[in-house]
Amino acid sequence: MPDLLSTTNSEGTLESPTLASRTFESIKADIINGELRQGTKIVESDLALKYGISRGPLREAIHRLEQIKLIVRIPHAGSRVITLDSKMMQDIYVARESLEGMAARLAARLMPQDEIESLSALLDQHEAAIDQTEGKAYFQREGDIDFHFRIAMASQNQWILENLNGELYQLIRMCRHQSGRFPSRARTALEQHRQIAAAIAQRDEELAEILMRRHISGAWNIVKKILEDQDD
Amino acid sequence: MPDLLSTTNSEGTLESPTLASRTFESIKADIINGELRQGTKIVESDLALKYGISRGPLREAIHRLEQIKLIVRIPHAGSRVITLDSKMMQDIYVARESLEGMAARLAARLMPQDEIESLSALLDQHEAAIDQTEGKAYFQREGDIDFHFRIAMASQNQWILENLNGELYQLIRMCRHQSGRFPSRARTALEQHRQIAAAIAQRDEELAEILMRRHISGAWNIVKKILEDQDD
DNA sequence: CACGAAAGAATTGTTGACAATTTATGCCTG
DNA sequence: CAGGCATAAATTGTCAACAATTCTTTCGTG
Repeated sequence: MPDLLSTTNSEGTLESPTLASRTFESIKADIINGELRQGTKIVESDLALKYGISRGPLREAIHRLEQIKLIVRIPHAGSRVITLDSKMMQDIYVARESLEGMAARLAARLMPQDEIESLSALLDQHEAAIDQTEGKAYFQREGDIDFHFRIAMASQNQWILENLNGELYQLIRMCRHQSGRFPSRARTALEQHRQIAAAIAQRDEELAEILMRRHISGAWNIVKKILEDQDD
Repeated sequence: MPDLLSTTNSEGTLESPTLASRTFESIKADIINGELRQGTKIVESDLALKYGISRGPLREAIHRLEQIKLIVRIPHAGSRVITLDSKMMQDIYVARESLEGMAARLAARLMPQDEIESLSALLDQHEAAIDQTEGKAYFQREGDIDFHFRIAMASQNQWILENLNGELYQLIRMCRHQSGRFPSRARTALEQHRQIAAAIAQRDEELAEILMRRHISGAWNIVKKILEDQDD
C-alpha cells in the first residue's frame, strides 16, 4: 500500500519533509497499533518532550490526527485518543460500503485491461500466501487492504480514494489490530474478491457494485459480532 | 442549516471559542463567495495582517482549510486557493451520489415519523417560496441544501453527515456561487424531492436510494454542461 | 542571446515565552 | 458532612523572533 505523500531521501529511508508530518505519522502508527491506548489524554507538552520537538509542529500533527478522526479534541480542554465503539464502527463500515461499492462500479467502467490482469495475478498470489501461512492473519489483512486499494485506485476518483485511504482504512486497521484475533475468513474473502474481479473484467458495473457491497456488509457482520462478544 | 460546532455568546452572536476557528470560518466564507479567488496565492504574513492575528492561529486555519480541500498546500512552497476543474467536480458529485444514496436508504429505515411529516412540510414551504420568488436562485439553493441536510441527519450516520456537510457541500456551494447563473431547475428538483420523501415515508429503502442517486446524477449533468460551456 | 549558477529576498517551518482558559484543590458555610 | 465558592495548578491558545527552505534576480559564460 504505497503512501501517497512521502519523499525518499538519499539513504532510501522514507522521510517526510517536515517535522510535523513525520510526527503525525509516528503518532498515527502509535495509535493504530495500540501503543497509545484508546481514550488516552494527549498532553501537548508531554508528547512534545517524548518526540523531542516543540509544541508548534506537534499541534499541527494533532490537528491532522483530529481530521482523520484518530483524535478527539475539545477547545481549551485538550484532546484524547478516540475510543472506538460499535456505533462508530458501524458508521464507518456503512460509509465504506457505499464508497467502495461506487468505486467497484467505476473500476468496472474504467480499469485498464492490463491492470485487470494484474489484479487477477494479485489474487493468485494471495491464494498462494494463504496456503503457505495458513492462519497468519497479518498478511491476510494487508493483502485484503491491497485488493481494496487497487479498486479504489481504478475508480480514478480522487475524493473516494483519499477518504478510503486517509481515514476509513486507518480506523478499520486500528479496530482490527486492537480487537484480538479474528476468525480466519481468508478463503471466503478471496472467493468474493475473485467474483468482484470477474465482474470488473466483464465490465458489469451493476454486479461489481452489488458484490462489493455484499462483501463489505458481510465483513461488518463478522466484526459486529466480535465487538458484541467483547462487551461481555 | 445549523452549524455543528459553534457557541453562542451573551449578545446572541455566533462566535467560535478560538481565534483559529473564527479565522477558519472567515476565510472559508471568503473563498466560497469568491472574495479570495481560485488559485490565489496564500501568504501567511499577509493574511495574518489582514485578519489582525498572529501567524500561529492563521496556520491552524489554513491547515483546516486544506483538510476540507478548499486550499492546496505544498510543503515549504506555500498554499493556494483551490481551482475547481471539471474532473474534480465530477469526483465530488459522484462521491456525493454514493453517500447520499446510502443516506436516503438509511433515512427510509430510520427516520422518525414526525420528522418525515416535518420534511413534507418543508417541501410545502419550498413550493410556496418558489411561487413567490420565481427565479431568485439563492433561496432555492439554500432550500435544496436544507432538504439534503435533513436526509443526511436522518441517516444517523455521523461519518456521512460530517463529510457531506464539512466538505462536499462546501465545494458544491463554491462551484455554484462562482459559475454564474444556473437555469432554474427548482420545479423539477422539488418534484424529485417529493418523490424521495414519498419513498422514505413508505419505508422503501431501495427506491429511496435509487431516486436520490438519479437526482444527484441529474444535477451533475446540468452542472457539467455549464462548466463545459464556460470553457469556450 | 540563451542558459546556468550563485547571491539575495521572500516565505514557510520551528522554537520558546507569555496570556487565557480550564481543571483540580482546599477552604468555608450551611 | 455535603456542597459550592475562591484560589492555585496545569494545560491549551497566542504571540513574536529565529532558522531553514524555496523562489527571484542578477551576473557570468558559452
